[in-house]
Amino acid sequence: MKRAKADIPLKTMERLVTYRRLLQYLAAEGRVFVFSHELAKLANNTAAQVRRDLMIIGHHGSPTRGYSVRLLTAHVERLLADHEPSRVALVGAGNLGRAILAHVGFQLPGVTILAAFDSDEERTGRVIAGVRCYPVRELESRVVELGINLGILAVPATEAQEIAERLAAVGVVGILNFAPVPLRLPNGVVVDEIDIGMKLERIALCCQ
Amino acid sequence: MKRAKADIPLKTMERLVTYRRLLQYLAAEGRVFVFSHELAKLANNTAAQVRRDLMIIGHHGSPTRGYSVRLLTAHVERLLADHEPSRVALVGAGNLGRAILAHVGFQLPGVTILAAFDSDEERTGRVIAGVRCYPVRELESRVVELGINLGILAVPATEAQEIAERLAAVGVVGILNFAPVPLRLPNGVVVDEIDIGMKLERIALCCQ
DNA sequence: AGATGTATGTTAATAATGTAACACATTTCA
DNA sequence: TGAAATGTGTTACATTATTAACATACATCT
Repeated sequence: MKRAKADIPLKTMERLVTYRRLLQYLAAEGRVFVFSHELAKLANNTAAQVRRDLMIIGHHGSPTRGYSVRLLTAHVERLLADHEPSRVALVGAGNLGRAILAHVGFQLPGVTILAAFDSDEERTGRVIAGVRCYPVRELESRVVELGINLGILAVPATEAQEIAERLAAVGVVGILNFAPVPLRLPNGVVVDEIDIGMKLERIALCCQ
Repeated sequence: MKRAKADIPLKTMERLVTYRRLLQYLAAEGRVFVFSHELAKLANNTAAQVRRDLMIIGHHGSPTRGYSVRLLTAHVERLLADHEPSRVALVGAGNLGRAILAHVGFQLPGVTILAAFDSDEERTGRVIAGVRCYPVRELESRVVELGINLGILAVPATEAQEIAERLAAVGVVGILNFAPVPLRLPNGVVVDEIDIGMKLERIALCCQ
């Protein structure tokens, strides 16, 4: 009997997202098989962790050859792909916002970036990396119209809280925040911060 | 007797970095005291965890008022600041690189960004957000000259591996990688990836 | 064909985290 | 002044996550 998705712990699911990405790279390189310790190195964890995760999802590899990149990809994808793709808006089309669009592309597995917003009228109306940029005063109406449920904040720190509240008010349930300021939002909203400075400080700590 | 740094687990030290940052924000807002459950909310963990961490470092707060932002900041800073500031170079002065410089600023506690590098001669020679930009062919000599030990990679995916190897070859011990590709480096080098696409996918997963 | 080496699948042990509980200190309010 | 309310400091416990260990299976090589 196949293990239901509900039985898979969230941490494992999150690592599966990582594995999927890594497997894509490996496939692109033409790799056919991969060992648990190789995946572990790439994912910054341990071989035991990888094997345990794959055990949890009921995937089996071959001793001496490892895991088939193709089969494992298919298996992981099947587990991750059973929800509708999230619909994402980016707010703030400055250097960082444009870099994010260019870097990420507008099409990811499970995620589609549908709109960008900016307060600077010079940046609106055009299409950046495949994503149309609207004036920020249309935020609420466009979010509703396009069925956006996730937001990326690439605005100055001073505006982050306000924009976040406006997004949450029209039904956005998850926010990825690049502004170096903590957001205070109602409990229903999932917030993930990317604080580059803090990341650096933590690496500095490890390397001391 | 004061608890020695060696007794503090790494996980706690990492959270201290987060607390320090949050305390700075609170101080900037004019907050004088903070409760464990407030810090917990901002740090995305629990009040018990905060109290435990502060217990470990031997910090004491006041019942009914919580912790003095100023005193706690000083205490945390004393623990974190006992190593030389890390010396950082940014490679890739495109949209993302410039955004990082502008966002982070070049001065962080424990971290100083001393140089930027780019292959485009148009971007070199000038100063971006307080950081001088050198041509990438001078990478090795400048890294040695400036005593750089940490690198930020904001280059296209195709170049990331090569640049990372060049950095590692001249003694860089930690790399923060924004390129959406996993790096393979000798074991001595600490690598932290910021894969924006993957972050999005993970939020999408939580909100499903 | 048999021995050897290696990586898997799984279980056991360890570590980390979350939850609950409660005595005590401090402020507030009557 | 004294009682009520609240949050700390601490311990104990439950739960979860990570690491280590090891028997088993599969290829390879002689």
